Amino acid sequence: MKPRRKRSQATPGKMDIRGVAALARVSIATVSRTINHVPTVDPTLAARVWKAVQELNYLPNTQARALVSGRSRLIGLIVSEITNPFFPELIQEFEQAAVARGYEILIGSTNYETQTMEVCARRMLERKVDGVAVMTFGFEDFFLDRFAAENIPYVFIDPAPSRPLNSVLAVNYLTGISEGVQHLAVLGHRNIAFISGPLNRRSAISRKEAFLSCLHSIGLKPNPDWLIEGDHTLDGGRDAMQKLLAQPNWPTAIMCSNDMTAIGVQHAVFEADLRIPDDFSVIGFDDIHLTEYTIPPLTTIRMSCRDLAARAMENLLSRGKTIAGTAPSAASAAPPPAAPNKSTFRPNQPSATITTHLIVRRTTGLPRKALQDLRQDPSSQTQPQQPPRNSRQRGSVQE
Amino acid sequence: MKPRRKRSQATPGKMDIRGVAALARVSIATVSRTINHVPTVDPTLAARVWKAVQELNYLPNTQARALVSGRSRLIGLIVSEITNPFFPELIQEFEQAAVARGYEILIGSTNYETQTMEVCARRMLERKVDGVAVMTFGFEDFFLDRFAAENIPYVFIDPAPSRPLNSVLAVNYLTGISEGVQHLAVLGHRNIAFISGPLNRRSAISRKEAFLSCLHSIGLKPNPDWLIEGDHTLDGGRDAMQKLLAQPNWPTAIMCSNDMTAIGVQHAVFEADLRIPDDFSVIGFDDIHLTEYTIPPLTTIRMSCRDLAARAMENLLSRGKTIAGTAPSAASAAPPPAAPNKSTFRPNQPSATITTHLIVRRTTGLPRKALQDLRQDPSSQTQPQQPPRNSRQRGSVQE
DNA sequence: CTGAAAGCGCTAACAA
DNA sequence: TTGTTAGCGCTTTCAG
Repeated sequence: MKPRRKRSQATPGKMDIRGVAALARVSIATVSRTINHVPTVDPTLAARVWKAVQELNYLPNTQARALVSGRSRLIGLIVSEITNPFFPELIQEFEQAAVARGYEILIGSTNYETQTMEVCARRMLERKVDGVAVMTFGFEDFFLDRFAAENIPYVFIDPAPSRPLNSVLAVNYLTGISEGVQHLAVLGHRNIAFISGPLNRRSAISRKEAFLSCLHSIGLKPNPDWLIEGDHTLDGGRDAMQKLLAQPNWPTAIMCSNDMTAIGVQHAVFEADLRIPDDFSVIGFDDIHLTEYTIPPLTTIRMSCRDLAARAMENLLSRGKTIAGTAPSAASAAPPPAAPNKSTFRPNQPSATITTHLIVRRTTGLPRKALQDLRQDPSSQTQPQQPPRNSRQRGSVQE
Repeated sequence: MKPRRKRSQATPGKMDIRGVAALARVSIATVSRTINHVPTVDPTLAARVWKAVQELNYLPNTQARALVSGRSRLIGLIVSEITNPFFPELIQEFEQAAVARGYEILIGSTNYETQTMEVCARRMLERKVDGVAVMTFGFEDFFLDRFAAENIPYVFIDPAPSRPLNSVLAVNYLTGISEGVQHLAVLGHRNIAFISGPLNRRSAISRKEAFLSCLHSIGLKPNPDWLIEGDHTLDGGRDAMQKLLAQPNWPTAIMCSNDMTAIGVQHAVFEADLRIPDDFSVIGFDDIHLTEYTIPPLTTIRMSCRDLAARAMENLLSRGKTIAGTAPSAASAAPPPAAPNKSTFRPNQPSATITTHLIVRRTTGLPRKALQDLRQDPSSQTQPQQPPRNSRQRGSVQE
């Protein structure tokens, strides 16, 4: 039976390890060792190999490597909605961290749909990712189990770990939210609403609970009518605010479960011809870059996505098959670029905690009533225009 | 020499094609044919195979498939800055299109740096992507050539094709920009500024040139001081507007090379205590979702990223090795899910043209001067409040 | 229509 | 230290 094709027919443009070996007059094993930075290679031979690599413009075939080594050098990254600017910022960090270590990231968006989650999980499994970072809430435990079953390390965000500790990225919502609530309280707000994320899953509730507990701790009790469920989107924020505006009693401040919601709120307030922060103070969550640019710039709670990404990658890689495998630095065809950067992270890191902090910008201020009081108390003098409520004339109406 | 490990040691949880074959009492070849939907498989055997697949929860190993077939089912997607919301919207479309056809996408952001472009190109090459969509301007021709050399289909955006036609996605900027300029002209604007993208590369100039040519065609000549170079970011837009504001003469309208720039402009105007559209009309470009939510909502030029993504994928896949390869639908372990969806796109599609259109929202209006004229001409009657200019009282100044 | 077997390009035992 | 060689899991001839 004749072989399908003679091995390594010197096909131009499709250089493989054999071609390099031939040109360098060494065995393919030596080539492999060289490009993998195995230290026991004779420098003379190594030099010849690198020369051949450059000359032939050789790039190792990742598929083959993955097949034999069992490690794909692919990290899965599951987010809820890539369209929410928080995630691109996160993805950017992931990309950098991954590429720096010779990995690629595989992105999957769940769009909050169980069906899509399943597809994402399957994709990750099929591509044999070396680890998965689940950066969204409400990812069904069931799918997490599948990763566990395949022995794929995963990390996910959870305020109340129900899982192996080393796979949890704990986010300390409380700090930031409590700073936010106190900030509002100090300004004089007593009527604070909260627009949550999608509440259909267990963990999406945590920011809301953090809010409730902060409220309680400063002696305020929540008005159930002011606890609105949003969905972390612009539209959701706008709709939620419209619901609030439709009620007979209005809060004076609104905390939002994320920045997109807050931007939606700003829009709704603008459409209603009301003003921020005069009529309502609003606070977001995430501190996406855009918040510096909203009108007015949004007061929000910062959660460092750089930290999040770094911690997640660190955690994943430190638990991977790396220990038994090759050096973390890929061959890539970069000659001897300083020493391979191994072991820069700790062995079996437990859960990391990401903290959150309030960033005050310009959507928070004194509540209207306080402003009026300020004006009325000092002894009731004539109030020239009694302006505040609804009195503002907009320049030119353009509809 | 003893083999490293007996083949298929019935390792639980790590099911391979052999396991399926054993359970189904057929050869691995039959399993392969079945899951690849080769039509000549005996239905009885096929049924047994699918049953085994389900029972074992078998997922074909993508790496192995890729290695032997030479096709990775990976599509590269190169963008400039994932942090610009236009791209996530684009990526979302790509992800859907890719996954639907059994592909994954590999994302690379160049951040406009040549160095990073090189890394991106290398990553794509190493992972042996089946095609690359270059959705950013200024990607060096040099790297494009490498793809060509490796016989990897690529598409990129270019208004003036300097490359094989079938790899160009032509975007018709002129339509949208001309609609924008005319819209402004009709409103009475004669002094129109343009904030471009980064001009350091050939093709980034095209939107600007489109603008210039539109200006010319309605008999206006550009003021060089009002042609500012931005960089397609929020910060860049703000800075550019500040430069404009520092000049002795102000334009009455500003067109921006993308939406982020326009949002930066809105911010700068806000900071300067001026108003849009009263003091300046502004028009963006891209029509990202966010533009509906800016304050006020941004008039912009829509370029359908859904179209862009669809066209790019279509183009890439139709040119790929698919023709000689297997059916486009992956095995994935989906039994007989209706007929495999083959040949839904045309064979060797030439360049596609994406059109652009003006979306009028609320950042464009009459220029100040026109407003004043309106008021003064009709016969100078008492003007009760002379409201427009700066007259609007802002609720409370919050600095 | 089915099964046996030859590799895809590479890594990792093992032998030398 | 270096070379030889056996597969990684799969697709695809080719012979039955």
